[in-house]
Amino acid sequence: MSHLPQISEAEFEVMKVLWGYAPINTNEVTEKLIQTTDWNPKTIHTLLKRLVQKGAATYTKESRVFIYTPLIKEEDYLEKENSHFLNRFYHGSISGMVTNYMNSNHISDGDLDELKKLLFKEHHEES
Amino acid sequence: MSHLPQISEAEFEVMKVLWGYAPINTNEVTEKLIQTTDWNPKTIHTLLKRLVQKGAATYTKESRVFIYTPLIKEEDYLEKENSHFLNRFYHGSISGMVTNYMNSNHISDGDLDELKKLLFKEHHEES
DNA sequence: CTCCTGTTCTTACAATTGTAATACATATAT
DNA sequence: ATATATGTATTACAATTGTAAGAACAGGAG
Repeated sequence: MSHLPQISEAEFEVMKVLWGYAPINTNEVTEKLIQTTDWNPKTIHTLLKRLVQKGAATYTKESRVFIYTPLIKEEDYLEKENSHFLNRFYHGSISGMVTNYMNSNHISDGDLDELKKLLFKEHHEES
Repeated sequence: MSHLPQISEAEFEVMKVLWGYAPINTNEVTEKLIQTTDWNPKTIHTLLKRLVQKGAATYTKESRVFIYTPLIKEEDYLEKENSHFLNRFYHGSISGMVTNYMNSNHISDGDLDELKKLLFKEHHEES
């Protein structure tokens, strides 16, 4: 928990597959990723290896095949990235971010409804 | 507008100073930044130069001194970073991000109020 | 006119990242 | 036993980034 490893953008795509499907072997990871990226399988292998080096994932050997499992939790990592993003761009303020988003982007009705539901729920829980 | 340059994390700190105080000369930029960072002035000079190379800023010469001005708009850049962040971590969904934030982080009362105000305003404008 | 000092310009260098290619090892088929 | 195929390990290499040091140049002091 204390210090999550630094995961690059490409590596994070690999982590998403691990989070979604672990335990999962090299070939399965590769299959998943070539559907959504244009990466060479060799590239994916490199990324897997780097994730293991960084302590973000581990594997067990099933005879000659490696089976991967993530070592860090998706929600922990997302929390870290959230904080980092908000600190960098909005002094850590989520409302600052949403304000900016609503001003500059066209927020969809779906998102708007979703947000309202969230806030109402929170409101009721708090009162 | 079409393709904003890629700005690194350190470079972005420099851009914030330019956005806040331009036109501003090298020494003034340096002064601002050494208050908030532990960067060597030489480092700041390098960052300024890289920002000019990337087309994110420009300068005029006032005799021997350079006076910098940003070439890209802060809101454009923030919009780009917002999209990038939301796409990477939340399939582009702002409500997904806020949901996650509210679940994993302790959202402050201030932020909560702020968000509610935002949504009510939007709601009224839309109806 | 010359030297000093402050500015800018050039160069440096390691870590990380994207993106693989090539080499090596081993299980399986023959 | 050996060749083949298929996995893994090693190596590569340029771009970007963080982080400066050192060289060069120009304006003001004397």
